[in-house]
Amino acid sequence: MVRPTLKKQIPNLQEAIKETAWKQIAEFGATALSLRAIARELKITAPAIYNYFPDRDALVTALIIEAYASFGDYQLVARDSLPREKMAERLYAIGIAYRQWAIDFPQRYQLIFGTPIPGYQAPKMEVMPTAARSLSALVSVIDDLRVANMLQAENFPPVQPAFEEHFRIWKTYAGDYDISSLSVSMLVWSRVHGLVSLELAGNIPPHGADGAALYRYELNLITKQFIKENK
Amino acid sequence: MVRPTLKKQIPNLQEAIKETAWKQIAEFGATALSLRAIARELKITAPAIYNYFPDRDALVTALIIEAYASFGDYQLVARDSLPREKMAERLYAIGIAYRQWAIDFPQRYQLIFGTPIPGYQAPKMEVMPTAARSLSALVSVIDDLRVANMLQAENFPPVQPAFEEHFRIWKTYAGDYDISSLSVSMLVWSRVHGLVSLELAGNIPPHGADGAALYRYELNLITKQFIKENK
DNA sequence: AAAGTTTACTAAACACCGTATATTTACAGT
DNA sequence: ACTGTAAATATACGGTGTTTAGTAAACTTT
Repeated sequence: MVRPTLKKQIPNLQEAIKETAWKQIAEFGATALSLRAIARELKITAPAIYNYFPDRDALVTALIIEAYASFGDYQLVARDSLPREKMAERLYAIGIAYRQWAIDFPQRYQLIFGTPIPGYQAPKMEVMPTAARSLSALVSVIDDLRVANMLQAENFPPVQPAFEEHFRIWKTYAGDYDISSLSVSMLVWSRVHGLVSLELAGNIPPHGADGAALYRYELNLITKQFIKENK
Repeated sequence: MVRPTLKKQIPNLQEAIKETAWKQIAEFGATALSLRAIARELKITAPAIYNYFPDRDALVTALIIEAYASFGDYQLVARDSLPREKMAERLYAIGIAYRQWAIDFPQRYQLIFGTPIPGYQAPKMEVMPTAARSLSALVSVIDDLRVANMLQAENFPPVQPAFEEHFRIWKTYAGDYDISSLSVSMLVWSRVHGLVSLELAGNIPPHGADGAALYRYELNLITKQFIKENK
């Protein structure tokens, strides 16, 4: 058999490949991703995948983009579960959603922020739109705080001219907010990312607290540090 | 040729294997680590490595332990460059050293905190002593602050009973300090780790600031949040 | 000094991997 | 019916970690 008849072909094989990839990533981890294993499960040969993805890296990129989208959705849903004027509560809810997604899909979090695929380097320009959008919930709430004069953000280091172009593109997708909002978002992001990634790697429990409680504590510290009373 | 005469043998082949591994990690990245490549460079065959390491993972573990040791040393040197009573300055210096090591050896930082080796899972109990020691500089200074009644650490979540054993072992190597010192250290660690790992992954510049400046800003925020005046 | 044992390696093979090339066949358009 | 293209297979190449068997050098014991 060389080419199966249409009836025997898998409809939308491109999607099927991605789905199988996710299934295997969830089961065996992102490091075990293998085109041949995907092909085996779909009962096709490995080179057939090359009709849909030019190489393994292209498949990984597609997966990363999907993951970012789901990640961003989680946070947007959390944000929109509260009215716009409850900014501190929204920030907290986004933070909880951030960790929840990471815990629900640890392999996807690893895929995005770790380097589990040997030799893979994410093509920045391709991934950036969805990556930037995945932080848009956070940035939008921080900017609402700024507009309400409740954002504590003094003396932030300025943008480097060399990165202005990069920065401009990023704003296109994350939202065109004030620089101070973006800077604060960056720090808030780094804090939740730090705690979540240590927890996922198994580094939290030995040091004394359960992950969820310590995380909530950190969220409150973040709130205390970056939100001030409107006066 | 089957067994080379003593004169032709590489003296301390175990060390030579690790050195070659580091060289290749520095050059091609941790994901590209390959027993066969190491063997090629040393002009031996790949299975010969199995005389010194039971499998690839054992070699990786040995490398991780070496990396942790070097990482810890950097921070201890930074701490000890200042007198013990200058606690805030010591904390700042350790923070700078933390990032500096990561920037000097990005591949090693990835090796420790990322998951660059397919299928590799660090054996916690084996790695913990050196891993714990790599944070001992930080913990000791935080505890000095606590003793001086300058540590802001209210209402931290308690240790979970399930992890008390784990925790006890960890204390053996990181230092037997008060639980509040360890909790604060944990949070400080997660913050610097968050920022450093985002920067290494190339996620800082697009968002507006240069890494070093943003990092110093965050160190100051950490100081502000966890150090209070002795009164 | 001879004999036996252990050590440190090589050679060959296995089962994977991503990927390139050539080939075949099903289908669509003319 | 003929032709061209699309979608798959078959095959092959060079890479990986690892296992097994074999061998010679070096050491230990007698």
